[in-house]
Amino acid sequence: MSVTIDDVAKHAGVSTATVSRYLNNSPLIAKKSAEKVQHSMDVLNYQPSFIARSLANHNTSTIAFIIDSANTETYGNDYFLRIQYGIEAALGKQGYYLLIISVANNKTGENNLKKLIMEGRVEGIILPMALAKKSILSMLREAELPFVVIGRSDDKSFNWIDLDNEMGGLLATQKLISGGSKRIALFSSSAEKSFVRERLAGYRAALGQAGLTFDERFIFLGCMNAEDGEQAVQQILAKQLPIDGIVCTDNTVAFGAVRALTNAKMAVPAQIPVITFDNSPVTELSTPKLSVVDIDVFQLGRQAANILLSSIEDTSGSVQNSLIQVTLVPRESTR
Amino acid sequence: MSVTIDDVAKHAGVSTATVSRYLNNSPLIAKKSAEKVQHSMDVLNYQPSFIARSLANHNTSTIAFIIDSANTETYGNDYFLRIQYGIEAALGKQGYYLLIISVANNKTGENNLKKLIMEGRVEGIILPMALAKKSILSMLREAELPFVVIGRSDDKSFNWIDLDNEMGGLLATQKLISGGSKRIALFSSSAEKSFVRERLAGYRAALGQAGLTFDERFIFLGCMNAEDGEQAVQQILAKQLPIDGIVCTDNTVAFGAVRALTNAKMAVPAQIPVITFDNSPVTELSTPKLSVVDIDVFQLGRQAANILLSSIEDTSGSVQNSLIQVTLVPRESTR
DNA sequence: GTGAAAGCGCTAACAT
DNA sequence: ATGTTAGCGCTTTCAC
Repeated sequence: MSVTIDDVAKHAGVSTATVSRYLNNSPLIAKKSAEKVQHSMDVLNYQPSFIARSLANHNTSTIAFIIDSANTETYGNDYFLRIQYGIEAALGKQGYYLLIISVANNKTGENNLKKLIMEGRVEGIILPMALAKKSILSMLREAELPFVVIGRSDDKSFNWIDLDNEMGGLLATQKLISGGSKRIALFSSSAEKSFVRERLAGYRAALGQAGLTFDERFIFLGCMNAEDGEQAVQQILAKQLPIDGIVCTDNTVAFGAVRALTNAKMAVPAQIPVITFDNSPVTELSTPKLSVVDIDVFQLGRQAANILLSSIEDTSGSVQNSLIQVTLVPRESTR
Repeated sequence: MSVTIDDVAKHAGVSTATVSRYLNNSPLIAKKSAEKVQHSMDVLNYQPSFIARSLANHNTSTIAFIIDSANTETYGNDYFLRIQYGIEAALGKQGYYLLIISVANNKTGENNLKKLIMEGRVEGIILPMALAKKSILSMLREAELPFVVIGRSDDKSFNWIDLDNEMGGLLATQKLISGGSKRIALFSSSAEKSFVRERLAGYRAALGQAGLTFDERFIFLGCMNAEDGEQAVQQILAKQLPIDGIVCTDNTVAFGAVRALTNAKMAVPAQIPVITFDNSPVTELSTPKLSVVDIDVFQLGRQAANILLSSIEDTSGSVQNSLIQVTLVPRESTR
């Protein structure tokens, strides 16, 4: 097949042990030998077998990022990719490899995951909260495989990390309040999604802090796209709700809302400021350009990887839970 | 450490060979033994070590997808993710794993790639054309590692696959021509990008087929975003170029163009139809909604993986080059 | 500082 | 049909 450590040893006139020592930067090796080995490696174009190394070492330098194949659309495609890039960036620096697996959130998927966990081919796992069920968690613990979950949880017994969505809701709402808004609507998708509930919680907190009362009628759920945003605005107009500001949790929804407001001759932001989440290209296409709470998903991935790596190194079993900061990016749709 | 094949063999009262045979679905094994082994595996919660298996087997069931870390933004983030999902979908079905590596397009990156190629941890590689340099290709050949390149090339000596961008340019332009357009502008980004050149070639071909003459003045390069699209329209108006149709190669550029036309009281599509590429959410946000040539990037990844898998199985060394079909999605911005 | 040899967990002749 | 045993390519004691 290909050139092995034996070939190198023979060529260099040393034993395989010496070659191995050189490979692993062992301090106790004569300069002469080191040079001979390096030379032979160059001549033979040798590269150690990753697999053989892993077997002898019990170390694969690989971690897996699990993707929920059903939920890839949850936040839009970009969300996962940006997480992944963040993970990759952090891993690459440390010489770790990234294995990607998309599993269905069902029995088959669980079996695939179980296999991965027990096969011993990865040193750690990053997985979405949707997949962090009891059965999976106990498997991971049994296998003593370090892991970090992407998503927020009340359970602080394992590593997790998430965007600070609640803070995001708070910042967005505060921005409108500080601009003078007092009756702020919220356009959002399903409350079944945890990030929606968290942003909603931040919204309520901001209202509370400002002494404003929460009004059920101002909450519009089920807004998934631009059309939904437009319709919500039309409902507001039809019912003559005295809205003077809108927080959206999705860019395209905000885009639709602004369009509908403009068509109805309601000036944005003069009469009704609008703010949304996630600094995507869409925000710049709207007229006026959308103010947003930016969420740093790349950083989310990067941090997740760093937490994982540190819990691979550090076997003390300490647990980390963290929330990635969000930042306000004011543009033209707010005052 | 964890439970091994020996433990299972002992528990079941058979030899490791028998367990191994059971694991590999060998036909020559007694039902009784099979049952005993399965039972012991269940009791002990055994899962074969992937690494040990790979070493004995010379097979890792893993392929790598290389990402050009500099060029992740080339087509926007989505592009790579959708390719990746396509790859994943095809691999998962065949029980292959996906390793993701982003390498810089420089000496360091090349070394990382070399290491990956020679380490023997993957059975094949999918890489972007930008990384398919002579040095890399010869490494891959030397290592006898199957690979497929994403991108079009004149060199047909290796597997490659791409979107049929030329056909896309042709379809887009033909659509406008069939709607009556005769002086069609092209808004595009840099001609250094191969997909731009290909779409341009399709554009020219369509003009030629229709007996229309190519006019240098109608070509606007360097359009990267909505603002650029607007400016290109403004130039057209300022120079009073007799344009009666626009082909864009980017969604946001098209969005800007339509907006500028509308502001200038030029009706889209009545006076100037506009068509663009890639069926992204942005196309639905424009007023009127953008007609597009849809490019099936998921399919691109899927096919790339299938080609790779077949060339892993089939060692005859036959080479495949293919172009993924594009489809016209007419909406409101064309007649 | 270096080499011989056992071992990592599995597969695959070969023998029975 | 099943067991014995020699690898797969590397690391790591242990002895020199």
